[in-house]
Amino acid sequence: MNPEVAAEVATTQARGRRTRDELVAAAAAAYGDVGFDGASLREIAKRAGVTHAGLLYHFPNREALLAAVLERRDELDAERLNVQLPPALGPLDRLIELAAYNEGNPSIVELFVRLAAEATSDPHPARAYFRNHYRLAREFAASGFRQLRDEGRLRAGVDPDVAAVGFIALMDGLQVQWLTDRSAVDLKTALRHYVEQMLEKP
Amino acid sequence: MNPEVAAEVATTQARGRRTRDELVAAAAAAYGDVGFDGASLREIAKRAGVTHAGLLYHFPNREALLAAVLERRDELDAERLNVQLPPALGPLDRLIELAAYNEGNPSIVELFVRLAAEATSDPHPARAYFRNHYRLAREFAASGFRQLRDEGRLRAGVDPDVAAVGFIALMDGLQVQWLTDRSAVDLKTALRHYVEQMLEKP
DNA sequence: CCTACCGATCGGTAGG
DNA sequence: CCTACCGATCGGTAGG
Repeated sequence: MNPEVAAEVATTQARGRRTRDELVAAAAAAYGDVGFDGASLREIAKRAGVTHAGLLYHFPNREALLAAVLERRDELDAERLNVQLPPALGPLDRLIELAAYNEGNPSIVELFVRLAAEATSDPHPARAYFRNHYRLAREFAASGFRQLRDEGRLRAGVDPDVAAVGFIALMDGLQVQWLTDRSAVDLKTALRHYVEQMLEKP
Repeated sequence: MNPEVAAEVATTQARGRRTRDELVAAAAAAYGDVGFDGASLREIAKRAGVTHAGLLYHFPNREALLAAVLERRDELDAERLNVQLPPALGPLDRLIELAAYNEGNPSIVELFVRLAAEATSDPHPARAYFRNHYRLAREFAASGFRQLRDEGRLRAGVDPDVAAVGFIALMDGLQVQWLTDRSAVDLKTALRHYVEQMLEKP
């Protein structure tokens, strides 16, 4: 292959990757607006500037696109949780900061709330993803409560694992109420209030 | 109208009411399985033993059926919360008992989780219902925390309104995790743990 | 990547 | 309540 042809292949592949990324972003936005069940390939493709057959050139079927969206979301979450926050912050503070960040991005919150609800049905393609996601989230929160216990700050009678299940559930449930009525709920206040009540006074 | 004709009309109306009730129950079950967006009139009608055009004889359109389902759910909830429990129980204990009861009826939990998530999108026909539902639920829980405060049992620094938002959010979030992985969550334990941490030791 | 198509299914209506 | 139909939309495929 001569250099000119090689360069042409490279730019063609780069354009392909860009289209693929745009399709993933468009799908995430569409799932957030109307859910996975409600978002058609035609609607997603139109948002990315291609036909729905063009979408299926990049992803073999509907489920493969969903898998790519969830993968991308995990990448972004990991970046936000581990990289973009001060290293001194504990797990619980990191989760609270993530919730506060999401308050500025309702479409991300909608994406997660809608997909999690749809995935509770048995044969849903995202069910395994969410089971694993919740397991990891609970473990992350539990590590935060264990850390507090080891520092002698946890209130007597508080079980780190039960408190962790509650913390993750609280995040989810607050998001639903917040989406339904933005003025009725303040995510950060409610999450901090929860953590404070799990602590020994001072 | 002679007596025989009157009796005939009465039984015809009774059969109509029975079919209507069966359609509402079938719709509730279908929404629980696949959500409002996923449940077709043909599927709901088949579960009730009529055609989808027969369904539309009883309900003018798709939204009217949804409204009837939500109305019926409120009736059943009110009955369970106010009638079927010991009169001495406070609001929070009543809500915990309701959650425990629902553990035996996953389809009811799915109905609520799926519809609440779908209704977060702006023009959804159930959006107003859920905004009002959450408002009432928060007020009911807040009355429970205020009651505890008046008895001198609430922990210093606990805000009854913030605690109430958290309690309702916790119920919802626990249900999502529980539906996703039944073995990972115990609703009653988590809810009791939450209320206990809002109390002064003894 | 597109045009053009497939069978299937949707909510709703006409007419009885 | 049903039969029979309507226009619209769906996910996916053929062929280029």
